[in-house]
Amino acid sequence: MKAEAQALKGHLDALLLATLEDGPRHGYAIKEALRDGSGGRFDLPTGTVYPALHRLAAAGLISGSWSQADGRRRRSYRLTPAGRRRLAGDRASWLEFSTTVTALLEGAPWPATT
Amino acid sequence: MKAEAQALKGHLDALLLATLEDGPRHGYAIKEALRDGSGGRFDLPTGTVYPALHRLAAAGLISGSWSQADGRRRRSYRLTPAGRRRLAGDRASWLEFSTTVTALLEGAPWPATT
DNA sequence: GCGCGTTAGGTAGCTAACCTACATATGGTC
DNA sequence: GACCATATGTAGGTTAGCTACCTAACGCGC
Repeated sequence: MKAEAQALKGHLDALLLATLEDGPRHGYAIKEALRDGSGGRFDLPTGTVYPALHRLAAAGLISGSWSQADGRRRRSYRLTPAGRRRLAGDRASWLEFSTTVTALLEGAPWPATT
Repeated sequence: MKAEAQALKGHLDALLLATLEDGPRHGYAIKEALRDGSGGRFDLPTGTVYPALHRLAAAGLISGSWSQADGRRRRSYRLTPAGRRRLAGDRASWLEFSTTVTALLEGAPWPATT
C-alpha cells in the first residue's frame, strides 16, 4: 500500500466543491483542475472522482446536466446553494482541523509525561 | 453521521507518535494528551485509540511494556527508532498535504472554466 | 455496603470512503 | 491500424476509524 494513498479521506468533498466555485465544470475537467492546481499531488483515479461526484449530486450539493462537445458527451456540474453553504462550512472546518493538527505535530506543548 | 467524524483518517498515526516524542506514555494518557492538546477537538473513543496503538506496535513503530500503578495495570509505549523516523516523515507529509489543500481551498487560482 | 464516576485496557462488527482494475466510446495522430 | 488523450462509468476490495459493548480497580458520597 502506498504511504499516503488515502490522506484525502474526508477532505475530498471540499476540494471537489471548490473546483466548481468559479463556474460549472465536467468531471474530467474537475479531475484535471485538482491535478494541475495541486502541482500533480492530487492526481486522482477516475474511480475516486466520479463516484464522489455522484455522491455529492445525490446529496444535493451539486447538480449535473449532460451536454455535448466535439461529439463527446459531458456531464457538467454546478454548485447548488446548499453546495455553496457546505463549501463555506468545509473551509472553516478544514482551517480549524489543520491548524489543530499542525499545532499538535509542531509546537506540541504536551502535558508532562508522568 | 457526524460531519467531520473521520477527518482524522490517515493522520491519526502521526498524532499518536507525536505524543510519545517527549517520553513514554500509556494508552489512556495518550488519549488524554490528544484531547487536552487539541482543546477538546480530538476526544477519541477508546475503540479508536487502542486498536491504533496495537497497529503501531505491530508495525514496530512503538514498543509497549506492562507496568503497575495503584493496582492498575498500564501498558507504556515508547517510540522505536523506526517510529521516530516515521514521525519525521509524517510531519513532512502533513506539511505538504495541508499547505496544498489550504492553497486549493483558499487562493484557488483554478484554470479557467472553459 | 453500595452506587457511581474516573482511570485503565480491551474487542467485535459496522460503515464510509477511497482505490484498483476494468469497461465503454470518440477524436486525433502516427 | 495502433495508440493516446478525452470522457464517463462500475464492481469489488481494503482500511481505518467509530459504535457499542465488556472487565476491573480505585476513590468518594451516602
